[in-house]
Amino acid sequence: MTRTPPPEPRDEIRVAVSTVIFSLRHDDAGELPAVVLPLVRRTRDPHEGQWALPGGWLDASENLEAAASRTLAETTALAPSYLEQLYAFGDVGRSPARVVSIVYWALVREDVAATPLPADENVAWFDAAALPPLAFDHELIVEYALWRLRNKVGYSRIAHGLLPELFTLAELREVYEAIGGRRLDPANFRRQVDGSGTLIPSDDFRTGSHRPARLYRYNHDVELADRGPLPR
Amino acid sequence: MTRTPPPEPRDEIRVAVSTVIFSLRHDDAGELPAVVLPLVRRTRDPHEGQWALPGGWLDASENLEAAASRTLAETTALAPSYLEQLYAFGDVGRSPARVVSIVYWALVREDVAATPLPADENVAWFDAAALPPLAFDHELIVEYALWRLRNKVGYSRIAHGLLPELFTLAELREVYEAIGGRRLDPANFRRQVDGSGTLIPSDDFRTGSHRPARLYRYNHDVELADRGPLPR
DNA sequence: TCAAAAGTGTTTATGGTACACCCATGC
DNA sequence: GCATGGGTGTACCATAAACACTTTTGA
Repeated sequence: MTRTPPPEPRDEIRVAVSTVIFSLRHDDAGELPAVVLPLVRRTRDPHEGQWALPGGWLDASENLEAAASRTLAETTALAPSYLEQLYAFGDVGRSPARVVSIVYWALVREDVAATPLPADENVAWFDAAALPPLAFDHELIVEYALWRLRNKVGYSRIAHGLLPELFTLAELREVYEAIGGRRLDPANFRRQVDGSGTLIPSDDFRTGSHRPARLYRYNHDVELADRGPLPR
Repeated sequence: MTRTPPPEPRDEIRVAVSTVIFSLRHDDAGELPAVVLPLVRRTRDPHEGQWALPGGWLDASENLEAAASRTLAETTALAPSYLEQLYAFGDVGRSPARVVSIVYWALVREDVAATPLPADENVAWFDAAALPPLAFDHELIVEYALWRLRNKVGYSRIAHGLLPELFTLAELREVYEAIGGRRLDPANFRRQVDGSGTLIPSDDFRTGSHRPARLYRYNHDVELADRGPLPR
């Protein structure tokens, strides 16, 4: 890209793509759902046996985002509802070989995440608040992705990426509460979201407990927040 | 980084590092300063003769940020007062060869930027609002970097990266005005910044015109906003 | 003494938060 | 009926914007 001659292939800088995938899991009724993410167990050195982020090598003929989707599908069989580049990690010492990892982060709806993972003991969901030791610098990466998730949910409307097509305001609020780690006032939450024009009320209601709650869908007309410089 | 075998070097994905460097330039007195950035003219194909962002190939033995600093110094002899990773660009078609560019963005103080560039007709400063056609996808990159600059100046305290050690509130305000593209109320600006605790008043004043203005310095105790997941 | 920039005070609008209250349904 | 979550109304508080005003210098 510049005026110096290109490096010979023997420089051996390799490019990998990994993804931090977030979803929610309701375990204890009455409690806030937990933020969970899938990890894969490494079956070879380095760090054999340790848990790591799903990912793989970048193929010379595919774009970065395509590589993230592909490796994510190969290792976890998941299709994300939101995918955004997180950061490029390339410190010299982060792996025995010189690897630059382009890391993405993604959201998966809870009902999608609930479908069983591949019959593979080497893929599993973990509570983001109780992760095992991770390979490479993946703990740092997950920590940063969590920071970004919490940050972005504050100023954008990505929370619906964790919900099905139709959802109640209480369910949407629960997503914000789970990510933010604190309860929100239902009254104020309602006003804020329907003042923002991001939700379209449907004519259906969720019944089953007490007063039925109106179901909403996300208004795709309002632009999702910044997903990077790429054309959308 | 994963369970598939590493690719052979003949895959030929190369990693470059480029930097979008911002500074300010006062041209017309009374007018807002312009946002300017240095470009280098390409001396070889592809895109020979076109202007491009300063950068170079990533060396196998250096970190990404170090490579950004190095290539930036080699091509422009500039030392930035702020440096942060912007985005990884890696689309297949963005260059004849497969190149993944880790792009950084940087701030340079105006007095530093005023020192003459290397005696090289192939490096020059341009007004960000009137750029020539750029090589590769560098126009997209600059556009995104400008968006990030404007965004970040709104919620962080990086503006001082464009100013010398001591500066008046009017000078600091001018930075915000130049980046934001609109005038700000001096009274409200004053209250906002000294309410934030980011400035330390000095005992010196800038004289020369009318009533002298107190000089301030930046308070390095208050943490700069997010520069990424790396330890600082 | 006047122009111009530094710096202060005050009013108003706005958005978030807390919380009291009513509504509709399952049990 | 009554408990519970859905949904509305309203007062309060902090912050931002607008702008009148005073202070201090150079010319």
